[in-house]
Parts: sequence; structure tokens; C-alpha cells
Amino acid sequence: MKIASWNVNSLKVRLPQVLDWLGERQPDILALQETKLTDPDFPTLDIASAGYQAAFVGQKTYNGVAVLSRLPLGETVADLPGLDDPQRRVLGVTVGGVRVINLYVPNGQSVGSDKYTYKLNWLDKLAQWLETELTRHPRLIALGDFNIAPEDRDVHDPAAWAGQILCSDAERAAFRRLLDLGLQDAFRRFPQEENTFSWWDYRAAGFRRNLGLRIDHLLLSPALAATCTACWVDKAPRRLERPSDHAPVIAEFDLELH
DNA sequence: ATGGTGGTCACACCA
Repeated sequence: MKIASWNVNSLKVRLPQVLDWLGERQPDILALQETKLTDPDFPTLDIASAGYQAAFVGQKTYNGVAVLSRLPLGETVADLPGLDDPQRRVLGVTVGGVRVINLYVPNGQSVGSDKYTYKLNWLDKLAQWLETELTRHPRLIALGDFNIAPEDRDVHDPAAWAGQILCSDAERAAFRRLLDLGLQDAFRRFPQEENTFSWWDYRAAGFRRNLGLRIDHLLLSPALAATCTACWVDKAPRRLERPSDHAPVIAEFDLELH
């Protein structure tokens, strides 16, 4: 069983790449962020033709999340409890006994800005909700674009990024709080090459020079972590023409969904 | 100093 996360930065533009990638990698579940589509515009038929059902919640221009699955989708939720938020950033779905929580964490813009305050409050509400969800669902994965580089080794130039947005102490503390709930960073359960990232700025030839950050994560409950056999970043789609600025991250499990 | 989107054809907003 494979579960993946990919911030596609417009599903309208990236749909051909997503369909190709589904065919190549054959994930059981794919969580998408930044679809930037309203629900009537979601490409349900194209995705069904590829063999996947879809749950989605979107808005015009910004945000938007979706979960694609080969198996039927169960209980769905699209809001963080305690946060009255028109921004479509959360989609929880139960698939084959696994609780899948797809997240597009706010970017935060810059430390100290209004958007930064919103991000930290959002992460506080997220932690409270995940604590509850973990009591209800032993097998849980919280995955997506967290917009947080958890440690200096997740940053191409830690000195330049020190204290900056995506790397600030408060953001990293919010990420650690999720780990303190018992969630495990799937990527760090396995040996990895140094300077492996999941996002590279479009500007200044960031990808070619590997000036990236690891901000896309798959966090596993203990029961799910026990079955995880691999976690890796697939850089291939980032090399294509007109790529997303993020690469997909995949976790593999010794587990059959049913 | 790039890219996606929207609403206009030049630029603002967001990442």
C-alpha cells in the first residue's frame, strides 16, 4: 500500500502530470494541495478514468485540497473544529480503516505578519483536533504541505533561513507538538540522502541548484508507522516542463487496505 | 527574480 502527498499548484494546469504520475507510481491514496479549483470545476471524470475516486473541497484562485483513492471514501470532514475559516485547507477522509487527513498549512508570509498569526493559530487548532482524531482512529496519517521545515537539515542554507518564515522557532515548535502527540515523520524513519527537499522556489534556478526546503510531510500514528517500509521524495515531476514547485512525497506500507 | 490566477490587456495577490 502506498500513500502520497503532492502540492500541485493548480490542478487545472497539472492534471496531465497528475494522471501520468498516478499511472506510473500507482499510489492507493494521493493527497493534493493547492488545487485552486471550485468544486464544480473539479476533474472528477478524468480522475475516475484513471481508476480513482475523489473527495475535494476547493475555492477560486487559492488553496483547495483533494484526496484521490482507489478504494471507496468514508467519513469526510473539511473544517478544523474551533476555526470558522472560509479557506479550504483541510480534508479528512477514512479509507479502508485508515484515517487520512490532508492538510495545506498556511504559508504565513513573514514572521510577525497577520498571516503568520493566522498560521500559528491554525496549527494550534490542528494539534487539538489531531489529538482527538488519534483517539478515534488508531491508523491515522496526517499529510500535506505543512509549510514548515522541521530542522536545519531540511533547509539548503540554514544560516540564511534562520528565524525566517517556514523555519521560525514558533513554527518548528508547532510541528514538534504534532510529533509529541505520537505522530512520526515517515521520512525520518529511514536513511535519506543529505539535502533531500520537497519544494524549490521557481526563482533563481532553485531546483537546478537544489536550493530547497523539506516542507511536505507524512506524519504517521504509531500503529501505521509500525507498517511503514519506505518514504521518499519523487523528484521526477519537478524536472518536467511547467512543473509544480513541489515534488510528491510517497510512503509505502506493509499493509493491505480493504 | 518565477509561476498561477483573475479580470482586463497592466497589474495585484499569493506562494
